[in-house]
Amino acid sequence: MKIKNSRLDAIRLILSTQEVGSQEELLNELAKEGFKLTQATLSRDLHQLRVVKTVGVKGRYRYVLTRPQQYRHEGASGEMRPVVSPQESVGYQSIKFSGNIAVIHTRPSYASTLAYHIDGCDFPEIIGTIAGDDTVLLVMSEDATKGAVLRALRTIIPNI
Amino acid sequence: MKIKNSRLDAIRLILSTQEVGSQEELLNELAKEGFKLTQATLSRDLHQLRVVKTVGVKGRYRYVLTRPQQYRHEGASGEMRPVVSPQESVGYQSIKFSGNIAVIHTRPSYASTLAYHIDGCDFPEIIGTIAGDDTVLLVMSEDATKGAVLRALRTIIPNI
DNA sequence: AATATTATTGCATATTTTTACTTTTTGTAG
DNA sequence: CTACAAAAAGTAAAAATATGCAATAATATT
Repeated sequence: MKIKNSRLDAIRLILSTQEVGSQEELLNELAKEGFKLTQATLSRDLHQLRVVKTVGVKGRYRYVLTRPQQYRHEGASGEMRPVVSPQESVGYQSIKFSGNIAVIHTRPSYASTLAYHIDGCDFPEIIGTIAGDDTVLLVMSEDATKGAVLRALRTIIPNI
Repeated sequence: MKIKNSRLDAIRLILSTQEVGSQEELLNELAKEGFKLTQATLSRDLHQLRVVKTVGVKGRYRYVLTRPQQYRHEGASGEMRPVVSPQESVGYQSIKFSGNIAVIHTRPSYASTLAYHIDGCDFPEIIGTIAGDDTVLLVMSEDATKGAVLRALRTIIPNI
């Protein structure tokens, strides 16, 4: 959906530039940009974007983006691809799962950089990582599936 | 006051060990611990703790702690100071469990010190640790519970 | 192209969360 | 101990948010 995607972008933009305390408010901002939708749809959008309502500086509630949203662009064949610098993914070599643990092999010395990126994304599917020189040990959430973890990692390592 | 503080602690403990999707649910958990309060009060507690409602792994809503709050008290000049000495809190920031693994996040560079302390205690609930820069990966004994591990760790990290 | 499948949305409503107001509890100073 | 002030908690109602269902639009399949 073209409309939905640009609307999600608009939401990201608004939330990262101004303080929004309720969905109603956000709805108004979106209206100014020409987006016409109901609160119900907005609720679903926010759910999908994993936006959270926190407590701002003056004790006011505020909606904020959580994980760093990856900007994407349209690939040659029309599909959407993450925009990731090659440096970030070159190190990756393989991933294997066992129970709630995944082991990622990288090129020598790339492990800690990769782990750093993974940690930074705060994926709910991943509770933490430890890096050696060419190995990242990754602990999955109890209820996460391999698929979910792979999907999360794909935002960092497109060709995983 | 006394009651409120221990209740806030209980909330922190519950939220860091189990998935809670609504205030109603959390209220039940608190009741199990002997805390009797209304949902309105809980809403205020959560606001004060800056707890946020996010979207968990399976798309379900979930309440989570944001930044682990530092315990503070009023200093001589009226400003607020952390109560625990850096040594005591050893950079601790958060702990998460998955299966027989716990992942402890610390401030940068604190992980190995913390792991060293944990290892030194020879807790029967913990068979070993590995530390990165800001992450300690902890392997639990087969028969240890999350609660038992937390209780053990509390001797090192009072405000865990 | 026609049909089946899936995704998106609005509407209405249920659920959840916040808040204004009041009462109770707690701490403090006389 | 009593009175006062401040903090905490309950009550009830408002506000905000989530969701089941049905309609519609987009996408895929034959």
